[in-house]
Amino acid sequence: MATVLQKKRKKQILEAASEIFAKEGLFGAEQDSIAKAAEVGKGTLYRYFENKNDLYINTIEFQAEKSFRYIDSHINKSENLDDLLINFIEATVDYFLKNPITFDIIVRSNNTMLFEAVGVVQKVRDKYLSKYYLYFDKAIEEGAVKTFNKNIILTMLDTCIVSLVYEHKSNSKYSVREIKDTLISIFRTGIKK
Amino acid sequence: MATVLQKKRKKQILEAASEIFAKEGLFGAEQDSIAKAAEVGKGTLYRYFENKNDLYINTIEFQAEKSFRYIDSHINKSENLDDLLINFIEATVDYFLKNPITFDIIVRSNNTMLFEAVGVVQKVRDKYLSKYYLYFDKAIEEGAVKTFNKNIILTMLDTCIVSLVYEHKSNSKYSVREIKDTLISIFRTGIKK
Amino acid sequence: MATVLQKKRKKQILEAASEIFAKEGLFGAEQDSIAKAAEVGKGTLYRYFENKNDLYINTIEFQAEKSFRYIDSHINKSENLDDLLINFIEATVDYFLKNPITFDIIVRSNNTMLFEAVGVVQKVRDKYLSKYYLYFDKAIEEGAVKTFNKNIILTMLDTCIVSLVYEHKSNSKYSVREIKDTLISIFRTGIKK
Amino acid sequence: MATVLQKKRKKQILEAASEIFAKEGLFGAEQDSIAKAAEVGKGTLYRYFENKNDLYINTIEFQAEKSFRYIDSHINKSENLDDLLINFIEATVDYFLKNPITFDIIVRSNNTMLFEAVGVVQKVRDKYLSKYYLYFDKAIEEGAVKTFNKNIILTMLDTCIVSLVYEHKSNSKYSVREIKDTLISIFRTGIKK
DNA sequence: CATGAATGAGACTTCATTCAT
DNA sequence: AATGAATGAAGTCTCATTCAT
Repeated sequence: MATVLQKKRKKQILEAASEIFAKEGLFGAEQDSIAKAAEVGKGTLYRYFENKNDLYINTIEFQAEKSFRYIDSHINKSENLDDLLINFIEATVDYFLKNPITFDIIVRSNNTMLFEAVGVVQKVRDKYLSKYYLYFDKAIEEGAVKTFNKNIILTMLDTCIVSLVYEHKSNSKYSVREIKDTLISIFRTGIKK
Repeated sequence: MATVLQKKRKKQILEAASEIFAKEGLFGAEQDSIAKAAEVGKGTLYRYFENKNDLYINTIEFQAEKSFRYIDSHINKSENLDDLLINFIEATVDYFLKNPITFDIIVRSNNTMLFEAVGVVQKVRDKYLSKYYLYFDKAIEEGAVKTFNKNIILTMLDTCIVSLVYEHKSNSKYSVREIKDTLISIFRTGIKK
Repeated sequence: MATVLQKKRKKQILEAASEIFAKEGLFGAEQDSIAKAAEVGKGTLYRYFENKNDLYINTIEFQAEKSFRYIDSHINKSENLDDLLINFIEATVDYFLKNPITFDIIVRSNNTMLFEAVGVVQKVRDKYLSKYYLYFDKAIEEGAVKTFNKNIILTMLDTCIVSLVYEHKSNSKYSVREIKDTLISIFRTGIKK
Repeated sequence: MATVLQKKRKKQILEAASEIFAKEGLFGAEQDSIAKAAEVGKGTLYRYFENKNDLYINTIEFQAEKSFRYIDSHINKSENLDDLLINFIEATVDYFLKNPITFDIIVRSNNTMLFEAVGVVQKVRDKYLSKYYLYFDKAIEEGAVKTFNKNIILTMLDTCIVSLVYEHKSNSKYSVREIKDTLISIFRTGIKK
């Protein structure tokens, strides 16, 4: 029970919702506008999603899916942790810059105190990227890197990418190249020369 | 135009607003609840702050002031960049853990996408911490560290601290010590051994 | 965009609003009460009318339409200015007495000092009665009456009718017959015998 | 118990209230603005007048007193009804034009559904002008004019003057001379040549 | 007696959700 | 199944009045 038409309509709604939520945030977005943008009746929104929150969560998931699918396809040739780090930073920054809507949705997803909103991104990330977590374990085993909790490193990496891209977009004080290079350099060898 | 009594009452309101905003966020918080919590009439809120947004911005500023004043007092004995980095991380993490309300306000301010909200924290940070920015310049001059844009580093540092404290609080997967050590280690020498 | 049902509901609202505005005036009337009286949700008011002011203006227009339609149908057999004058006074006074709500709305509209409110009655009056203005011109041409600015005369007539009906209603010092006769007599030949 | 200072202050308030009520009406005027304009504290308003309504009524009375005092002094030389009529129209129109605040207060006094507001003007009028009502009786006795209810004529006269001055002020379609002449002519001999 | 800060009822309006068509 | 008109709870803000200083 999910005809082709229904799937199409669901995507239609998520696409429209992405745009509105990205621009207005969870609270600013109106169901009215989303329905209009999706070219469906307001009631239809409620047939596909329980309520506004549910639509919001699904929108985040929808965008996260798209971005991690892209990132996955760009890092899967990485040969070691070093390589992976560089490819991940490059791919993520690039994707965010090419897909401002995805980016805004991700940035805003932290805003709301909806715990599900935070969780859903992590869930999708794990779905697509957990296979790469092994690179870490291997590098630690091999003694190439310090013995870190890899989740901490990943959180740091994520958060740094997002906030630097945000700063780059709001006030173009730093170039994309500068951001990427700094990220790579810090995470590899820190500030020390 | 700001008698002692008025100052006291303003603080009273900001204290109450902090708690409510921290718990509910800008949109979830109701002026009614804030008034009740502050033990003043709803109209009084509007005598002291133009509207809800204005109260929100002032609440953020109020909390930022408190936190940077603390941090300043704990890092001002730092002798060099290395020292400063360690002291800053220690002081900031400690303050956030001891002051969950401040922390929640700051976290939310980062994500509200309210331009004033972001700006106000930066303004206060600069007010208290800009004197330390020299440590960076000196260390670069002396060749002790790589030639980085210090603003990028600071943004990374800030954002990492906030998100790790956040993770620590939501699911106690990492100890405080672990967080601090990882932060210090990564920023000093990266993941490489 | 105005189905039969919608037209009906709009009339329903205007009918209820007339009653409330007549009794309470623009400022005294509450949207809540109007909604309740119209047996619609408060939100529905805002679907049909932009805001309270807009509803007020439309209520005045609605009542003006009704009254001038009636008056028009009672004066259209008039053969000359004299006849018209008598018929107009008779019809207008009668209508106001039979429709106290219309009357109160019109009285208030004159005094609201809301420019739109005054304008709307004049607009409707012109729509229904402008064809009779010719009677004036003809009578002047024929030398039957003095050379007056007919707008001044009409303003005087209007205003006298309204205030005499008002006085009649607040303190029944004068009978309806007395009012009508005096109006007719004064406007035809003045106080002089 | 009404010292000179208190009388002065009361007048001060009424003067300021006149201006504000004339501009904003009963509902638009704020006690705050009136207090500021009167250069007294808001609380003082309540020492001199029970509440806003009471202040409003007193303001109307204050202005009515001034205007009828003026009119009285300009019509008291009238030798007969004809003379009185002309002098009254001339004086009233002139006073209204020279005192826009009084005029606006009087116009607005009908707006509110405060019955006291209407009554107070009539009370003051009677106080100053009732002595002239005899002119009417005499003229009727002498057979110079028709047998009318003089109150009806006075109401008509009042209301016509006010609305024509209003029209003159809002859109200068008719000159003052034209208004006065038409009023005099209609009330004396009607529209008939 | 004067002040103006504080109060809080109550006004308008919005918008997520429901439901008749 | 889809629509969008209707709903009404809930939100922000205003302002007449009170009252401590």
